[in-house]
Amino acid sequence: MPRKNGASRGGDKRPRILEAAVRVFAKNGFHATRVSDVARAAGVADGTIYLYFKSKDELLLSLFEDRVEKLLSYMRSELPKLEGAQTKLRRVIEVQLGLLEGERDLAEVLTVILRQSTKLLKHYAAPKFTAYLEAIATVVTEGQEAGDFRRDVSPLLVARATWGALDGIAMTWALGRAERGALVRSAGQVADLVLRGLRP
Amino acid sequence: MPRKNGASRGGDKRPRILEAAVRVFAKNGFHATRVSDVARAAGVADGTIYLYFKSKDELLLSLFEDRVEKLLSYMRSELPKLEGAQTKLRRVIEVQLGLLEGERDLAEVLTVILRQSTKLLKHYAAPKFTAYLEAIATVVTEGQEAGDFRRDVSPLLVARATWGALDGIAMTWALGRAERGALVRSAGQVADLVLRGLRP
Amino acid sequence: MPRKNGASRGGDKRPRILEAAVRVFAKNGFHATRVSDVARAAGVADGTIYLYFKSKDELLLSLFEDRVEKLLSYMRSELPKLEGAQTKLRRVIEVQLGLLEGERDLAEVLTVILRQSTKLLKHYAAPKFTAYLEAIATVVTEGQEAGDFRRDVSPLLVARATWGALDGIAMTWALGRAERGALVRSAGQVADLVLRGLRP
Amino acid sequence: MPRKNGASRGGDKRPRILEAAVRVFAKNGFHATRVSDVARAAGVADGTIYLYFKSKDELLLSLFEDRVEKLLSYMRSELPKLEGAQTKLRRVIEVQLGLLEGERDLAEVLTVILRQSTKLLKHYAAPKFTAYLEAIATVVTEGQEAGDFRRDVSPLLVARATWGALDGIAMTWALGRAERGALVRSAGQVADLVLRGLRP
DNA sequence: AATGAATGAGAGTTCATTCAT
DNA sequence: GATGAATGAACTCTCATTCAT
Repeated sequence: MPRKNGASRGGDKRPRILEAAVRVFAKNGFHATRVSDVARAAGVADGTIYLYFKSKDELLLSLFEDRVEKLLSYMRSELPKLEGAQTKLRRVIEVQLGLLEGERDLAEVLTVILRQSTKLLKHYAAPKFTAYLEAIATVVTEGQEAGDFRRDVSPLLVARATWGALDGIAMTWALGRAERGALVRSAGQVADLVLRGLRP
Repeated sequence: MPRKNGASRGGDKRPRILEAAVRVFAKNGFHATRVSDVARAAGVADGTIYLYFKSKDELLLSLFEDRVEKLLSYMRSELPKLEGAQTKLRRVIEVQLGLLEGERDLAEVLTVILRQSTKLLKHYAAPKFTAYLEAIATVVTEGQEAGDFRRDVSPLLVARATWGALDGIAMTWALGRAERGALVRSAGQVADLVLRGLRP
Repeated sequence: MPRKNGASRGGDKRPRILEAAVRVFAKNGFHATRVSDVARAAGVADGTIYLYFKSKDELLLSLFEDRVEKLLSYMRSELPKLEGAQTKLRRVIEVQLGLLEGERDLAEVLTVILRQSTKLLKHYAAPKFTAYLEAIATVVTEGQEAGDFRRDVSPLLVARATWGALDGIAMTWALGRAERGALVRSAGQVADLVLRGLRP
Repeated sequence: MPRKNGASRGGDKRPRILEAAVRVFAKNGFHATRVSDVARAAGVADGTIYLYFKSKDELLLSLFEDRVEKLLSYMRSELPKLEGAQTKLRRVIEVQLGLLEGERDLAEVLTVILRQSTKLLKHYAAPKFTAYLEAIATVVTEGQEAGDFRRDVSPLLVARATWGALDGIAMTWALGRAERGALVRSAGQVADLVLRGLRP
């Protein structure tokens, strides 16, 4: 007998739920989204969500952690292969924006929706976020020591400002027209601004 | 019959409610805050809130509009008096961060809490926010036309990145230690970075 | 303007909820009764229940505590005025069954429904119940010391057996026909049996 | 393929499920126990429970019926062999308490847990329970006719009181320290009390 | 104007039961 | 027979809002 929902098959339920969650969270926001909305969008029963995620909060957290983990692992494995702080910082900017290119919903979830759960933001997201900022700050410090960057700015402040700039760009892109390719084109300009700003 | 709360007097209820709202929204987030929490913090009855604000959403919106209005009016009245795009942009940065200095709770409300009401963010805040970005972009365009800034960057992108950087700094400050004076000190460094980045 | 529900008036809500709870708990059992059933029976909104009781469990607990408190306070204040252990024990039996006479629903709640919340039974009811058993045992001990009762039985065992007999009679009465006056008539016979059983 | 659970073998699943059910019902109560808890305790899959029992309710009912059936069949086959109503009644008391001696969990299930399912108690357990009461009442009637017992008490009331006394003793034993041998020792004292109480 | 008791719609989560394997 | 992933109905409790006083 065929299943009611033709799309249903083997063990693909977890990713399907995550993809559905990105869509509906972006559309309605976190609090306005009911678990049953996610379930319907994913083509599973309400209870099935709870076989894969402990709570609605954890569902949102998973979305965030997946991506930041991806960014962090890239920075850990690929960045060291590059030569020069300038090249590295430029690549960080390209990667952060490139990750969201074509994924407007995800961009909205990460820039806006994530902040809708205070508890989540303060207690769970903070550590990963701090790690990311410190990774950027380390690149800045490297550049300062190599004489590539000015030394009269705090590396951590540069990291916070840079992340903020990228986040702001992604947010306005996601909430606005979200033109295809715009994010990647922006990356080049932002990198220019930041690297010039850091020029000794 | 005497009032229970001695602090209560004449028509000071509206500002008292707003101040209380900033405090409790910053502490607990928008959704985790009950209207009765705000009422208790303000020393008024639940129903009194509704004599001054149509809904909980409008209460948050009022907080936001008050401040952005202040920023915008400053930019409209004071900025034209200054000479040169560089001076103007530096002042914008100082004012945006200076407004939050010493008001950690307000900073948190504007950078984090405001995004917790999707409806508010999308329908009400967006226009005011766009006006603010455009005011910054106008300064950038001025500078480009005067030959003070490079011309190969989009003024609106610069505005988005600058606002994002300031927002990111304010947010990490508010969620972190929020050291006294740190925000104002940051303003100088950020202005340096941005102005150098824009140097032709 | 008249209220929707004519029965609604001043501050009579708490007792009305309690009375409704006895009725519906007795009819359907504790777990099969929804809070909204109690609310409808009491003529109040669901939320109103929670203005007077912390939870559904506490509602049941209140029912129990009210009555046991009544029994215990009777035993503390009235029993000492009586002469002789036999008179006292007979009175205890009459009071316990008399309390339920004409209150079939309450009898069912106390003998059956109360045991449906394990947590309640083990954590809250147990201390009060123990106090009650000990009050009975004390009367037995008195009788033994005065030579009115045999000394070769444990007073606590007598208390447990006596309480069990009364509880069993109340339960079968409540679950059965619950004839009017039957409970009070039974009291005399049970008292005879117990007092004869204790005769030296 | 080898089974995960080494204990699993031939067709022993039904008794294993019943034993597990007694344990977990006694520990957590009927409603707080999930079918999956029983399954895990029994070392079988959730679905397996349903191969042997129609529902969770039936599982509890089976526990009860097994034991009462045992009592009833004893009374039908063994009691007639004894001489005299006094001997018979004493034996009934010894058997009812003896059945539970060393089985604290079972005692708790029969005295407390069984009453947690109203439907079960009222619709299914009642007939068997009535049969048991009547069996006791019959012994009392016999004794009255033989002149061994007083005639001025209702046999059914005596049955209800006796059963209640035994149930109360078992319950307080199960919920309390449940000392080894205490139940059997109590049986003698209760029998003494009851038989003296019935003395003409 | 101010109060705060009352409302009741609404949502996250649990868990008995099923059935394809 | 045995499994356990999947289901989805059901229920407690919360809280923004109202309105009689």
